[in-house]
Order: sequence, then C-alpha cells, then structure tokens
Amino acid sequence: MPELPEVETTCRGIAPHITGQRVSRVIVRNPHLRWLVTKRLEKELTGQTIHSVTRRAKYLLLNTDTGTAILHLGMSGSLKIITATEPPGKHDHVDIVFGRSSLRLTDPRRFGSVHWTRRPVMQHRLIRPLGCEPLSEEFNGDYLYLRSRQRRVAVKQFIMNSHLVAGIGNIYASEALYMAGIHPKRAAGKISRNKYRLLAEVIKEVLNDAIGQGGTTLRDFVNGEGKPGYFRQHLNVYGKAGEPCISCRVPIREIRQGQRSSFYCPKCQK
DNA sequence: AAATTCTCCTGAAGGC
DNA sequence: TGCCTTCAGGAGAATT
Repeated sequence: MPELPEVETTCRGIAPHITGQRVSRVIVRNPHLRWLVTKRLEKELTGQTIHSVTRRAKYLLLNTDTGTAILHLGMSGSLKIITATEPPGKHDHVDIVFGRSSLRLTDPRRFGSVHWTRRPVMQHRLIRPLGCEPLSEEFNGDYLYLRSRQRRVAVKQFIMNSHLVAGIGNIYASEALYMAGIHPKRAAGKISRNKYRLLAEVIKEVLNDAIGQGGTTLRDFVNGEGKPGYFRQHLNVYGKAGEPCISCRVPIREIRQGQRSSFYCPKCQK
C-alpha cells in the first residue's frame, strides 16, 4: 500500500525521466480504475509537455501548460519508467508514452485513478478539499490542538481525516501514536496541546525517515527497479499483535477503528 | 457539522 | 496444479 513516502519517492523517481518530455501517446488498456478513465485524458494529454511533477497528499500531479494529470496509486498501484516496447502485463492499465520510453501504471486491485483537468489543479474536486501537508510548517501541534477542540472522534481517526491533514496512512498513524504515547481511542478533543506538539513531531519524523530510505531506491527508476517498494521501516507496533512491546514487553494489541486495524501498546499508550 | 458506514477490487492467507 | 471464505486497505460518497 503506497503511503505518502512511497508516493513522494515515486514522484522524485519519475520526475527526472519525464520532466520536459512530450507525451506522444496515451494508452489506456483498462479504463476501469476506481473511476472510469475518460477519453479526455488521452485526447488532451497527448502532445503536451510535462513541465513538472509534483505531489499533493498521495496524488501525483503531472503538470502541463494546458492541464494536469492527477494520478493516485490506490493501495496496490505503482509507476515505473519502461522502454516503450516493453510488453504489458495483466495489470498494466495505463501507459503515458514519451517517444521511446513510457510511464506505466500497474495496479492489480484498481483502487488507483487517473484524472485530467484543465482548470487549476488546486480547484479540482479531489484536491480542493484536502487538508494541509503533514510535512509542511502549517502542520504542527497547535494546528492539531486547535482543530480538535470539542471533537469526540478517536485521535487515530482524527489524524487520518484527509480534510484535516492529508496523507497520514494507517500504518504511520499507528506508529506515530505509539511514538507519542497516545492511545488510539483517546478522544481527539481531550488531548493536550503538548501531546499534540509531540504527535506532530513524530508524524514528521516517521514520514521523513521513510522518505529518506526511499531516497536510496531512486538511482534507477527505469526497467524493473522502477518501484520504490515498501520501505523496510522498522515498525514498532503495526502488524505486531501479540508481540511484546519493544519498550515494556507487554503484548501489542490490535483493535478495529472504522473498518481499519490499529495496533498499540496498552501500557505505553494512554 | 460531525461521525459513521459503505464501496470499489483481487492477491494472499487460512481452513477443510 | 484444490476450493472456498475471509480479509486488507485509500478515501470519496452516502448516510445517519
């Protein structure tokens, strides 16, 4: 499942290969992604030159003079740069061709998406409602504290609300709460300003560490080595139900919050 | 407004 | 080449 660090790594990995390149062709083999990929993408992206590749939350933006392609990797998607003659596999749904090379979207579960918009991309319906970037200065303890007052939702669901802060995935939410010593079910509105300051810090720390590791995979984003892969982030709690807490040896617990698994240490997190 | 539930899909894992 | 059930998960949409 591509989390924000994987998307950022992908962004940095593909950017040098496609920036300044002109799209010679767009091949949509299967338009049935999360949303139906429209013909407008092929029609309007073809012939355009990518002038920059940026990221907003977990969306990748291929910016051109006439519009923006908005890509999301869902939970099983990946992008890589290939030779345009590379035969497609079963789950290779979209190729954006740049002469002799292509950007290929592979996505077995098809939770990903590709949109095209002519309007300023920040006004797009998928982008506009997003909260701040977790790695920005705007995102800090005070931001969390102020917006959580009177809120009864569990803190884990609170920090995973993309309208508040965009791109903290399920894994890093559990990890950050562990690092901050906060129980995932604590009501968001009952957490102190200081605790939120710590939480915001560890969120940035865990995301930056993962991006740092991703940096080592950027060398060759072409052919095979394309995927950043999933970081060998040493996880303290995620997926470790029953295993002893690294700090106090008490077994890690797993609970469900909003159809999503959460992991925590019952002794270290209050 | 806030909170909760539903939904898309398929590879992997587990039970028998 | 075993078959069937269950589950995970991003996040927008629908519902309460």
